[in-house]
Order: sequence, then C-alpha cells, then structure tokens
Amino acid sequence: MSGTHSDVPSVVTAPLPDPVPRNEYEACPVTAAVRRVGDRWTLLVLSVLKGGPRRFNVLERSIEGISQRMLTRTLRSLESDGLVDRTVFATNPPSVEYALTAKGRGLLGALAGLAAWAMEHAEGE
Amino acid sequence: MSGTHSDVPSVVTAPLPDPVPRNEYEACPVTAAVRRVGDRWTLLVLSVLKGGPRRFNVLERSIEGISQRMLTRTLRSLESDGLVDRTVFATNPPSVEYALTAKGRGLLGALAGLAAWAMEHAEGE
DNA sequence: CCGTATCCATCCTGATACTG
DNA sequence: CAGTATCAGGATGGATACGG
Repeated sequence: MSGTHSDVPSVVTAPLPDPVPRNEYEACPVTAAVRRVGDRWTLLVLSVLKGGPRRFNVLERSIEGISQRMLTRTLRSLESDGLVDRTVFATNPPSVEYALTAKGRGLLGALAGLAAWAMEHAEGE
Repeated sequence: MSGTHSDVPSVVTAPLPDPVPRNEYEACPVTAAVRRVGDRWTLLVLSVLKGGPRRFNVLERSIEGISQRMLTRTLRSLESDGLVDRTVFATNPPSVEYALTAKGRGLLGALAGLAAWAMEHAEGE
C-alpha cells in the first residue's frame, strides 16, 4: 500500500550524506555472506552438523527431501569455504564424516540475531 | 582439503541428540529470512535507505550497475514485505520517495552479527 | 521522473540412473 | 556407503526499448 500526498519530498530539504556504497556486490561482504548461506540446503546442513559430526548417510536421512546430489554439492561447497571438515574413514564399506569447523560455528553464531528477527516475524508472534 | 585416517567414526560412539530439523525450508524462518535478503540488490538498497528517505532517481544513481527494472522489482518486493514505505508526491514531474519502515530497520539491525562476521572473513583481517 | 514490457542468458534445483 | 553423470524445469538477473 503506497501513500500519496502533495508535500515536498524530504529529500529536497535533506542533504545527501551517502557517498556511494560498495558497487560490485561481490565487494559487499554482507551480501556475499547472505548469499553464501541463502541457498536451498546450506542452513539445514549446518544446523544438523551443529549437533556434532555426522556421516553422509545420516545427513541424508536427517534432512527430508534432499537428494544425494544436492547434499554432496552443499557439503563440497561448505568444505571448500572452510565451514565444514570432511574426514574419510577407510572402513568397508567406506564412511565419511562431516563436522563443523570453528569458522562454521562462528557463522552459525553470527546468524543468531537474524534468527531471532526471523522467528519474531514468522507470521506467528 | 579432506582429512583421511582409519579411526572409528565418532558418530559410532556418539548418540544422536538431533531429532530432525525443519524439513520444508519454507518452514525454516532463518532460511526464509536469509533468502529474502540474499538477492542481488536488496541489501544495497536497504543500506542506502538506512541513510534516510531517498527518491527513485537517487537510489538508481547511488547503486552503480542497477537497472530501472531491477530497482523497481527490488523496491516493490521490499514494499510488499513491509520493509520499505513508498510515497508518491504529485509534483511535476512526479517524484516517489522510499524509506525504511521500522521493520526494515529491525531487519538491518538483526544483520549486525552477520555483518561483523562477514567483515572479519572478507579475505582481509 | 518513474516506471513497464520483452527477450534472453545463466544459475539453481530436482529427478533419475549408475558406480567404486 | 558415498558418491557421480546427465537432463530438464523454473527462478533470477541483465539488456534494451518504450510510455504516462
């Protein structure tokens, strides 16, 4: 719903204190971080790993609806960003365990504020 | 870089304290919030509006690389989520002013933690 | 000044099948 | 068990042109 009136826009009177923000969004660390975490499965995977190390198989069954392909992609991407560690055990059949790194835990912690805001506005409250 | 050794996976010994997180990501408020803000221009627009109300034209020139189309889309979407207010002034030529709502300011505030984390890990530090 | 309308390239995601 | 390969659909974003 848009308001409409006939006063003078406040921008006419106000000075422009803003020089210009970061142009290339790749250069905006916040946008980069948000996009890093904003894909379909990343947050779900991280939140499961928050409970401790998990094997591929366990992750797959813990996250309803994820495919092997997407789980693999998500984990590989998290690994390459240093957010999770991947450990291969030479058992038979092989097992692979994933765990949060300190950086990964830091990221989850940094999301606390947004998480609180999100809960508050989740059409509940 | 993946580690490899031959110990027993810790998951064998550890119990599974995790029942199962939210399945449908639409049902996960945090993921929803992150995705809300994780598109190409939203954060840039919000951060400019943080400095006070701005006209369409000013926004366009403040955010290098944005097209009229994407600016309009981004603003409309923010408006429909109650994050910005849109006010039309019956001047000639017409001018339209956008401003953060309280909810919008709340969202930006909630991102402070993530912003700090992002700066810290922005290949600087 | 403040938009809309089209068209197009790309990314993201899912479904499915196959393997060391 | 823990992946990879392939294909296809929809969403996202950019370029450009036009209009009240």
